Amino acid sequence: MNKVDVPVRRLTFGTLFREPYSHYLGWLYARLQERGFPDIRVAHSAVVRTIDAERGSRVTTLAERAGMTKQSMAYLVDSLVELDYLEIVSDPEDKRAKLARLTRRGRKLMATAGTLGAEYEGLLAERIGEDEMAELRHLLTRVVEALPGWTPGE
Amino acid sequence: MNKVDVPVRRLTFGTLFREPYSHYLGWLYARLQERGFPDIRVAHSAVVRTIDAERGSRVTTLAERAGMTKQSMAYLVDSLVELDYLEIVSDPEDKRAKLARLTRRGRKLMATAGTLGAEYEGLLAERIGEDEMAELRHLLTRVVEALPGWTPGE
DNA sequence: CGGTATGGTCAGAATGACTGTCTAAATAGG
DNA sequence: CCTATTTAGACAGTCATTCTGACCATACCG
Repeated sequence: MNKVDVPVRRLTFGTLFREPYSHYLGWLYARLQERGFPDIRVAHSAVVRTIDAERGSRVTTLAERAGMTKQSMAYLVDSLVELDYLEIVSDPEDKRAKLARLTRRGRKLMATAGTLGAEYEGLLAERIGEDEMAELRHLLTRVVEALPGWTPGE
Repeated sequence: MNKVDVPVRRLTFGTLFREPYSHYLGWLYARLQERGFPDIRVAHSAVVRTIDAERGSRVTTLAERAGMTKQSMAYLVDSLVELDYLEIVSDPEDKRAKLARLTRRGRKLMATAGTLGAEYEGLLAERIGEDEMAELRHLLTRVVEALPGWTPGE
């Protein structure tokens, strides 16, 4: 009954979560490179994922959302400013604060990333089937919704 | 129809892959810490995942399997030797080569990690249901099997 | 006003990955 | 047997990403 080359043993859960994610990351950043964003690295996604696309966001807010320190987030924001994806403006509501806001290039990046995500989903659907893909999306969504507050202290 | 607090918008595929994996990692390393392995870090898993548990493996082999350079793998192996999870012995089959082999403590780590993986799967099943869990495992296995050779040059 | 909280910066360190160079051992061809 | 090539690994240096700790400036509250 055993297939030729496919591993027969039960994969660990770590593998089942890690391999798809890591493959997705590799694919996405390779495509971004081809499409005019060669200087974007994986760590930058912590910013792009969490920023308010309209108003911009404070470094402190971004850090909280991404689950990292202000200093680390400030480092990432700095590098994205350097690369012309973000600009810093003063927050009208609080003179201590600054907002990191998407530039034109930053908005292009977000749009491209959105398109690529959908593209990847399509490619995966070709491989495992449309119905399976819908079911996978459904199950993973349930998993994500079930996660918060699970680990004590998270 | 919308639920109270749950995000209504369609989650991106990146999020659906990233969040479960990152939650799993956080949980696993917190449990490892409690169970007597406080010095193990995420990067070490590249070794533990790929090592031959009986014979031990060469650094070069580990690096290939984990998809990283020999130098990076050598760094990780070094630190695991320092922490008494690995020992270095000379390879009887090739006098240039050395084998990194699990110590008693290293084998305990692997056993604990295996148990914890199953434990996590159980906890997740409690949240989303046994049947859903089985289906999720099935679908993710299909995904993992569909991945290799997809990205050109991988 | 004075004290505390908040937003952000600076300095320094640790981790983990990379490239490049080098030695020593093994293997292949003559 | 001898040389040339390959292979396993070590050594040196760099870079990206994250952390801690110390700090400054502004804002808010009694």
